[in-house]
Amino acid sequence: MLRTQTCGDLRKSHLGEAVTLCGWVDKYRDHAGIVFIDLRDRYGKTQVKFDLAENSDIQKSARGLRHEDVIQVTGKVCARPDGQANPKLATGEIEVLVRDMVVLNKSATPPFEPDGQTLPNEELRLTHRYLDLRRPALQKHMLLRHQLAKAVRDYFDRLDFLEIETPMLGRSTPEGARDYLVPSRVHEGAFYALPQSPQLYKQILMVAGYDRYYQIARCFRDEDLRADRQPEFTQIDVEMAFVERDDIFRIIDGLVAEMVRTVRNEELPLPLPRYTYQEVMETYGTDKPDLRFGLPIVDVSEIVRDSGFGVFKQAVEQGGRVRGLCVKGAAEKFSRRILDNDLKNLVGEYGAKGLAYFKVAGGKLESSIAKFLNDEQQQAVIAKMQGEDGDLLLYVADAWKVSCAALAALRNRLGRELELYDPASINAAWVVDFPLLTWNPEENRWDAEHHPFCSIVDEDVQHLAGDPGKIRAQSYDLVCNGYEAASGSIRIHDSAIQQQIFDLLNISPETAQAKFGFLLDALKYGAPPHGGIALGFDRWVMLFAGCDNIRDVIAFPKTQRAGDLMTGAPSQVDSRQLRELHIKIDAAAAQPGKPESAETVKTPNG
RNA sequence: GGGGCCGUAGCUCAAUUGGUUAGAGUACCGGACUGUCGAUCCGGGGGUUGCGGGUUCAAGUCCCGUCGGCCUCGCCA
Repeated sequence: MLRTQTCGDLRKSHLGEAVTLCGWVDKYRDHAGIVFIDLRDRYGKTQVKFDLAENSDIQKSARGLRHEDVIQVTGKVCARPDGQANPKLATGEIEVLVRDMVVLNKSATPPFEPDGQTLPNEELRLTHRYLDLRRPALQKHMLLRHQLAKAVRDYFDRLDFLEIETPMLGRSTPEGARDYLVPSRVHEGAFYALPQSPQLYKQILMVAGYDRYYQIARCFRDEDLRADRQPEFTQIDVEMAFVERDDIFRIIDGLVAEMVRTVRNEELPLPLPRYTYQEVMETYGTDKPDLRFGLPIVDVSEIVRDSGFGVFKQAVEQGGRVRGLCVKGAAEKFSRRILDNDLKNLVGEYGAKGLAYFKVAGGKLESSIAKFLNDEQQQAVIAKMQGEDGDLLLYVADAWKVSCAALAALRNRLGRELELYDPASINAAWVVDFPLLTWNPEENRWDAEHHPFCSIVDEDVQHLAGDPGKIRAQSYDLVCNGYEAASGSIRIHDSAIQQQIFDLLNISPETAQAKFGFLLDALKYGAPPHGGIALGFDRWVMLFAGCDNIRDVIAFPKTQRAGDLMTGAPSQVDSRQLRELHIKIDAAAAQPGKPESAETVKTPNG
């Protein structure tokens, strides 16, 4: 070892010991006769001192040290003089008086300093990710990620789950997300697909008798990115045989509690609450509500349908709804400009044609449109909204789906802006009874809401023939702080029922056989009832880290255009490689200017 | 595919109505200094204002295009 301790280890108890430390030069303070270096590694920082009186040669060379140089120092642990301790450092009571130093590696002037006061833009951070990852904040996230992964493995191990790896090179299946494809050299014109999830493999593992499976699995989806979505991401993938929905809930409740215990040292009250899809859509307008605060959506359609306000009236007449939020004590918190521009534009992004608002004052409604509601209607609205003087009432009058999306977005923004919750808190709950199918008007057919292997609620079998839209799926989401944090279902284990669902989805027996024949075959050979779930691991790390983008908890994330700014991936490849893969590039697509090799990436000092 | 924000020194930012030689802090280089810890003080170098067009007597500023980053709608079974 090149060191005896780390830069986070030394305390007063080490006084007088000879130690050797290695690390990066974090800060240097040169006083000519004495030089202080803050030496940093991932465990902490230690002040090391070069004194002219101690070793003049070393002291002189120490004056040449700069940010991010890597050095090894040997010396004695000394107490700092009275009043010179640094309470900001865990090692702040001591310093190391250096007798000997080796510059292990001189650093070029870094484009930014890992301990800088201001964070450079993300483009630069991603280009020099090795510097970004030296930042204590990101090191904390990587540690958190490791601790959570370990907690997950320990938990499942205790419960007799087996971690089983499934292939990365698989077969492309229809529906779902766009696949990342890998061309085959051996099979001309054929492609593997990287897994969107290990869904089919884990079901087959159930058939194979591995009744408790989990995997921390990498998944790939070639879809557009978001703050909480990366093209490659990590799922905690779980599947169990001989279980019902409640068994899954119990196991996953325990997992979430274990994670909270591990990283927060808190006991999460169990079981986690459960809400139906209908409930949360009515009350929060989304299937992934942020339950850290109230601010429920209230429907006043029946009250205002007969009012003199055309917008409300027509919305209801056309089969839509008039729904709104009662924002407590906020009557004076938003200027007319904010209401008529910012908030109206916000709901407009979700298709809402407008935003109506009232203030509650003197037990009545106040606003430019209050006159269209008579006294009785005003009282009914206030009562239904549970409004009081000083409250602000906001309404979207539109089709059901539009009012859901618009009010959900509005509710999230108000919750955040008005600080209606503790941003560090974790609030998880189950959402159950999703519809099995959604009608696809473009294709004129039913689409699976979850996936085509999802079983249905027993008593809804009656709707299979008549009213498929009413069928509830035995599927469930775990939502946390407004994110979809997990999603799963009880699967179909009967090939005949599976075929019925394929019929509904307009997947012919021939197509089904061609695409998922291996699964249908497997289901014929003694498939146990089974079900499972997958948790978005990156999102959970993000939630526990208290940050709002997934890139900050992934060591080497990709940009919104799915590029890696550090390596320059994706890149063009050698024509020989393409020939071997039997691939010809369309000349128009081969234009330069797309993501390129790392050589074109801007480097410091030219 | 659509909407929005952004791009000026290595970095973080400023630059009046379109107006003179594009500034500051920090980093970097040189010098001073034996108790600092965002060290301090003195001096210095550093600019294709992302890129390409256009308007104008004059463009960092206005217009068009393009590249890149972020947020978002669609998309993500």
